[in-house]
Amino acid sequence: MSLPLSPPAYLADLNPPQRLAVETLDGPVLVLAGAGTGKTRALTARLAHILTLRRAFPSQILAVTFTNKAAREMRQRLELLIGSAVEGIWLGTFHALAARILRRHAEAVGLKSNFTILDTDDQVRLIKQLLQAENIDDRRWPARAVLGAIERWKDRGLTPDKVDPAEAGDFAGGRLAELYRLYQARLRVLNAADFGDLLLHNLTIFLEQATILADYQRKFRYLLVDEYQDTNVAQYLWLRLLAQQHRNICCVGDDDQSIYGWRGAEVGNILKFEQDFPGAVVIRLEQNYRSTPEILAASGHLIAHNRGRLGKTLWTAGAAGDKVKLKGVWDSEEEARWVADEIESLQRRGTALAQMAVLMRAGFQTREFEERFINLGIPYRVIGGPRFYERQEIRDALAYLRLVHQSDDDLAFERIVNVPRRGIGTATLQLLHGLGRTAQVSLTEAARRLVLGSELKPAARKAIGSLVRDFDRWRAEAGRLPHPELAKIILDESGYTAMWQEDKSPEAPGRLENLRELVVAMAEFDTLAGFLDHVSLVMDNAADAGSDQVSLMTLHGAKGLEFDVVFLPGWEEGLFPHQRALDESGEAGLEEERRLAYVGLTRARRRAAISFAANRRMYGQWQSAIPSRFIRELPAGVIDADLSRGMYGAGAPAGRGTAFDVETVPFQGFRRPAPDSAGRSAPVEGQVLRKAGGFKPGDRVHHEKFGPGTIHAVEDNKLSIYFDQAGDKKVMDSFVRKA
DNA sequence: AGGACGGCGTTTTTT
DNA sequence: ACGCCGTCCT
Repeated sequence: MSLPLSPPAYLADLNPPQRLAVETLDGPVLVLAGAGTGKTRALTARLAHILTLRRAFPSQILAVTFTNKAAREMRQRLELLIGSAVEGIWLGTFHALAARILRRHAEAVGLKSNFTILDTDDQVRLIKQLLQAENIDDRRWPARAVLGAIERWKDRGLTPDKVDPAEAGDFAGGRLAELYRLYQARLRVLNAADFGDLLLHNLTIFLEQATILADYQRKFRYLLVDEYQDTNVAQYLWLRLLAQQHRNICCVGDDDQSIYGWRGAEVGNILKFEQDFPGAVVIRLEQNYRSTPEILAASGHLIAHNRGRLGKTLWTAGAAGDKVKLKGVWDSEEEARWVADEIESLQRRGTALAQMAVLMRAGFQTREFEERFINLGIPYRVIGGPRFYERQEIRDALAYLRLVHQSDDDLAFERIVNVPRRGIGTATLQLLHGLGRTAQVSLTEAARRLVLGSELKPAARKAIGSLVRDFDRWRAEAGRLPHPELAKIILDESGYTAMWQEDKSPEAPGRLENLRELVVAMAEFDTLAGFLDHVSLVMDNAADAGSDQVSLMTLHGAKGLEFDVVFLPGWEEGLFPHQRALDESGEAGLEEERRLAYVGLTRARRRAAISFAANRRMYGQWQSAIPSRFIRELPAGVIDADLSRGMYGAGAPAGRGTAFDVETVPFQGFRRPAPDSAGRSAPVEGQVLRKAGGFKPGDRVHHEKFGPGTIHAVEDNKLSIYFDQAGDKKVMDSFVRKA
């Protein structure tokens, strides 16, 4: 095939670095894509380029994302670029792709191909059972915490045999690692895998079965990874193994937007990309197409206070806009009132509600905004509620289907054995468990055997017997009937539908509606297995777009989104940065909080408004608060501060008093935050407040050798500067000039 | 089997 | 302050 004379459409309108990111096909490439720099565009163009040049068949391309939403978007945009041929690409989330591989080689890790993928609820229940069996007090050592530890190990690619038992400390009497081993053993018996296992089992297979690994290494000529800064160690190892043969791996990410360290993400992966993949080309996308210069300046200066960044300086060709608003208020109620008023005023001036968002640190903050919005009749939506498949009735229905599909799934069995009520109580269940354990069989099989014996009371025996027969019948029908049909039959014959029909509670009709929806959703899948995989791995909140509503969500939830107007409430010490982040992770925690602030600010296209309250209700009590240190890290020049109402005046509690003097530049006038609960003063303090030689934190400077950078701390005449290219250095003030 | 009561935790969340 | 979960009692 000959190339067209003019560049193909997908290359048109790309800026030079974007184009480089598209056309640098050979070898490892790291694309550092700042917020709003056209990352997805470059990424999809790159895929289109590979396909157009016929460098690989679609089936030889692996494109990995974190969320289903991102995967969907990439697929759609790729279809727009090249029309068809998107079919064979291995495009999906880490977990979906790993599951696909694992289904093919399940036996290599002792699973059957139809293994069940457990969700968090199942995991917790399983661990509770283990704790009980091991006589470990699950109030002192909550199942959630055990699960958390196990997940962190899995994030790091550690199977039970690789765990250092000492690492667990004296948690659960030093038996945490043992619990991990037991948990894994139990999963195998249940023919089940949790999310972490999908990756972890892949690693085991790759490392133990050289030929399988070699097949995939040969197969995947091009790898593409989105949001690389969010990868954990297991994902990193997975990618590295797969990329070894062709070495054409392109990772896209932004170290400044790494906000998932607490769930195992390793910023280190992106920071050390060049060491991990020698000869890597690093491309920076720095031209921002989203935000005003003011928003970029504010966010850029803020993030410059982090150390160990790869360094990027976003710029825009766009015209100046409004300054970033900064509003101090007396309490969180006034904050909600102010935000609501601003929203109404903006709406009157023509901004759609759907183009406005309130982004907060923690979920509980939404309440006051909701109350206010309801009062004023401002339509809003809260993003990040419970999901469809987390609802009780959906999980019950799925348990029936899971059990039909995979009879070893004891968790599903337990869930529905007495739902609807069949008179099967704890005593019967104990018998089942006992037999299951001694005979090493599943609960389904134990039930089958118990019905033949005489240990059961007649009533229980009848109930169990009929349930066993029902499942046998459903399993037989599974092969013959279309599965939506099968689902309907199961829900009817089991009495599950009837159970909700007879239920008088106000939720019952909605639940029945959800069940109908579930059956409809099934029709889109060829097989029951395909549907179950979809539910576990792919199904997510369908964003009900369309109506004009303000979005309320957490900062985490806002990543990847953009709005014309963004409100950022609650910028107070203790809330943001959150005290627990500081307590648990110290300086690293603070930096992740700062990145969160950066993510929040960079969501805004036209306007951003930061607010903080002097008083906030927390845990039912009014607590006084002081402005977040992040506020002082904003550059005064692009901030429009409205602190005039004196909320830190007369009404403020003695001792904290007037926390700043409105006559001075507010972010430098603040007193240092009070020591935290551990009695420590926040480390950034002192440094930031001191000034020397006319230099102050936040200043942009230029160094002969290191180039441009941003001062983050000043000590006498020694400056700590984050250089855009060279990273963090301490230099004497005489070696730099103001940029 | 279902309600009442007490105790605890209360940052962020995807798959 | 509040809500959720688990237990215990009727």
